[in-house]
Amino acid sequence: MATLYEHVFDWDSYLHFGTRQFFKRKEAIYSQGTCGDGFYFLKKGLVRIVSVNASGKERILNIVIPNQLIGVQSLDQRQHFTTAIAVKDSVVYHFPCETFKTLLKEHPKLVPLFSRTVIHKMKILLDRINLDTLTSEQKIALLLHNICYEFKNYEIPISQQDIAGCTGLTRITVYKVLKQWQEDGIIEIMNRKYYIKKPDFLRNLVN
Amino acid sequence: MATLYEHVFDWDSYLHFGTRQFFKRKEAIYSQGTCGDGFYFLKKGLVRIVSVNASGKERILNIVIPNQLIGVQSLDQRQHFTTAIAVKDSVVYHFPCETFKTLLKEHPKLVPLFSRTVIHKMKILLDRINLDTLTSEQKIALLLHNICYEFKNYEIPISQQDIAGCTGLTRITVYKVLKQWQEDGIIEIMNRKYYIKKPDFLRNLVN
DNA sequence: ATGAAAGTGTAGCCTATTTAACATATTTTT
DNA sequence: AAAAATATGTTAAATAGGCTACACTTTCAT
Repeated sequence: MATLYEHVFDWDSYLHFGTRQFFKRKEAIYSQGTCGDGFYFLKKGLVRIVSVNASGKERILNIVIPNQLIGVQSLDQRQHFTTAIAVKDSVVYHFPCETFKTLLKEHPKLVPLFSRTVIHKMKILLDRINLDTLTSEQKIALLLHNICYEFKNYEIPISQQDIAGCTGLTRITVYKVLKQWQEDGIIEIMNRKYYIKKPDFLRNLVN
Repeated sequence: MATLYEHVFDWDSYLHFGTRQFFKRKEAIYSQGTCGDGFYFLKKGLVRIVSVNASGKERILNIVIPNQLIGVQSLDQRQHFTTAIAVKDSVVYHFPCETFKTLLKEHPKLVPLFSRTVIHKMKILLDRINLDTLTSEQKIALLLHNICYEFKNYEIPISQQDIAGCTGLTRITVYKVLKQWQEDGIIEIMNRKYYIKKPDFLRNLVN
């Protein structure tokens, strides 16, 4: 789920230690199950983090906007347990394990920066867990609300299917809720784009 | 959820840098919303990590057994976003931020150890997220299976209500499934303790 | 430019869970 | 040892959300 990013993590001064890489839309930056080496910093673009569970169902875990780390889970060179796919053409900086270890030694300030970033990721995952105690209306409300906050406007840049993938609901349920909200004037649908008219309604739903 | 701990994290040689603390059963080690300083290492006992979402519902996130870190989320001295409660009388070692920073400088080997531990925590959270694409039977099966694996026997040390709290199901649903399994001879219920008779059945359910 | 692929609109049925309600059993507190 | 607080057993009713099915649009690839 796209979640509120309160803090910007200032990695800029360390970027030149990493390797710059370009990924085209729909290209995978890394894939679940493959072994990783280190992590990536998203400089530009948009990346979707998904995870496939044992029964083969896919869930969107997070939509990452620039200035965030991705793939931290394989810092220890184990298997990635998620897949990262570029939603737009993206620019990332790759930091292999060894590079990062050296960096840490020379720049102790990186330690708190890194741990803050990782902890933030944990918070995102936790938010996802709490999501499933909510009703479907609440799930969607929370999601849209967060997305707006994050992208800083009231235009929703993701599709019905994405909302389904993010919340774990079916597309049909998402459609039903959205349609109801449209009738109630809470959102406006114009050629398949959604605009939030009454953000307060969403906020109240979630509390 | 109680999740499989494949690796033991060897913190023993660093414990004497932390402060030993004792917690009685039902006592909180830290509470959601309060500000934390550093993290804890669970030496002895059993700790339950819970999280309360916006609508006030409580979820059990994890049952921590000894030799694990807890409360890592407030390494950066921000608010805890979970609560840790001792299920049995427990012994923990507390590492405040400053202590840990100093430690890191002097013992660079701690960096990979620490990040492995944290990444492992993320994996646990992710497993929890994937849990909710499953049917209720599968959820319970996975939970029981993991608990057995972890505690290394086929006696289930948690209550129906705990199972409900862990899976996000209602107690009634849990009761129904358990009753059905009892009739099918998959588990045995003896004065409110559950014993798994056919572990393979559970394993197959989850795949 | 055109066919294929992906996304959306909509209806109806169906069942797995939730909610509510209450009795009973067990554990904890004083 | 009694009272209070928790946990469990059980049923019945209400419903939310899932699955199926299909027509229609829009977007993408070549």
